[in-house]
Amino acid sequence: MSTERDRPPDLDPRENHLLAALSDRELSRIGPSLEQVRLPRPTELEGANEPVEFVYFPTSGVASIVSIDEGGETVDTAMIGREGMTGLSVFLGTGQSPMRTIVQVPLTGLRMRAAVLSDELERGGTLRALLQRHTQVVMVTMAQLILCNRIHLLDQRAARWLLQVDERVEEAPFSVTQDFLAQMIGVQRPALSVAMRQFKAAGLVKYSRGQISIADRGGLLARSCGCIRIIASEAGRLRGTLKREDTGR
Amino acid sequence: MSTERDRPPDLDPRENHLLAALSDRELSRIGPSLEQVRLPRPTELEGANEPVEFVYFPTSGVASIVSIDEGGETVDTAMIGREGMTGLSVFLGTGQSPMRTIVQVPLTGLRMRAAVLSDELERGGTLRALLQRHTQVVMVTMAQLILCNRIHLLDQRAARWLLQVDERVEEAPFSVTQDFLAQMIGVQRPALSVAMRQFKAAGLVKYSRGQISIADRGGLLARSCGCIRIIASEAGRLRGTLKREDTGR
DNA sequence: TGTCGTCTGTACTCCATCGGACATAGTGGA
DNA sequence: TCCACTATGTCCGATGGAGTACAGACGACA
Repeated sequence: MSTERDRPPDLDPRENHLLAALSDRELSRIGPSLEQVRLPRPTELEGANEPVEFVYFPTSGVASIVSIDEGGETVDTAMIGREGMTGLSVFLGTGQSPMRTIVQVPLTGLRMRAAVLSDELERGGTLRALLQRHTQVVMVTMAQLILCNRIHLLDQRAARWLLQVDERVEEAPFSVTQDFLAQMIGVQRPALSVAMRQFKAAGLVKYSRGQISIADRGGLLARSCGCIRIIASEAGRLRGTLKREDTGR
Repeated sequence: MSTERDRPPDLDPRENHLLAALSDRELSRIGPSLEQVRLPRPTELEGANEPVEFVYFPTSGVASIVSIDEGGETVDTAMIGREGMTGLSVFLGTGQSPMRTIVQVPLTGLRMRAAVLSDELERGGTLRALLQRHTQVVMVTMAQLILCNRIHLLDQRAARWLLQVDERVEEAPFSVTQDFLAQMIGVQRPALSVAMRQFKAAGLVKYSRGQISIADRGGLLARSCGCIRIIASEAGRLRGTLKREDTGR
């Protein structure tokens, strides 16, 4: 909700991968429209069926697109970190969606008014191509999660989630409670607690009262489902196509 | 795989909602590139990690985007019917994805070479805006399915699936076996068989050996989860924005 | 330093679904 | 007309996870 301004605003826009892929000219054009933010969990970035006011380019931390039930149940559908941008509905021209977007792991980054993004897209620069590919990554992530939520076990999904967050945060212990995590992956907290205790006992993670850090990525990968590899490989492929096709334009 | 040409090609392109929303000029421009097809289940329209050759505009029947496990398990992630188009990765500029797209319910419609679509999109007509909105509908569908697969019960999901197919087929009994349906919604066939028998006993559906017809939409809706309403409402909203914003251009 | 609130561990019952096996019934072809 | 094949019905033990309840433990704050 509130933008904390305690610390000096000193974020490098290029820590966000989308902004980093822009040309100097494009970045300096939109630069003045970018505002630095530092947001705690669980700040709401977009409400369900409400017009998107700002799009966010994270530099560290995780935002998360959340589906909502008629009964009010929520499940995490996609993570957005420094590789991407929140507010895809703005890019898709509709400006809102029935999902919420919230801060899942305390987030730093830059934000921009939705209208400014729309204007920039009208110019048809690199950003459109970047966001097209980002849209595909998000879609692939979602598609894989549909399968994952249906047939993979709780501990596999938990391991995957931890790894995916770890890729997107700057420093070691990141801030998430088990209670919140359980909601995100759509399980009961006690069930998740058991899995986390096992991870801890196996030396894969360390945590205490909402501060988690990964101790053994390889070990977690072994316990995780293959979805993480499928998603990572697609993201990698699309990074490749961007370099080849768009840098030269 | 094979395009059946037994029956005379007499499909009206405007039975597909995307093509119907094009201006006469646009439609007549791409008309010559459209080829009529009639495909049985389970024809593969796109392979995983293979370049998309054709995009399909269904007029009746259902194509389905399917996620695949490292273990080869598959789960249905989104339906594409006469409201949409297969091959969104072409629209997103990447031309392939790690998902498969297959015919789920025997399909009639029109297809077009991926390259032709790309060219048409370069012209920047109505089609781009249409596909942007269609992309959002697919994303919302996927996001909702992530939640649905996680927390809704088998019979609710089965009811939802039947209703969503029914919206997309031309005539009453459509062709799907329980075995195939079970794979699509990611459950064991025996479990699905029980649910189907209950639906049949309650007079909600009729079926025999792969031929299913809905007898009582209201009854099925009552047994279905709310996801179907959330998705339909978003699709309806986006149809609305299209009329307002784009017809006048 | 004590207290309260939040976060985590644990135990237990119940249920949906899994995963496999087998029986039955339509259907098309020989 | 019969056979073979595919689609559907049914059963059953095993199990992951839902739900719920309660206890312990760490930190922040007074």
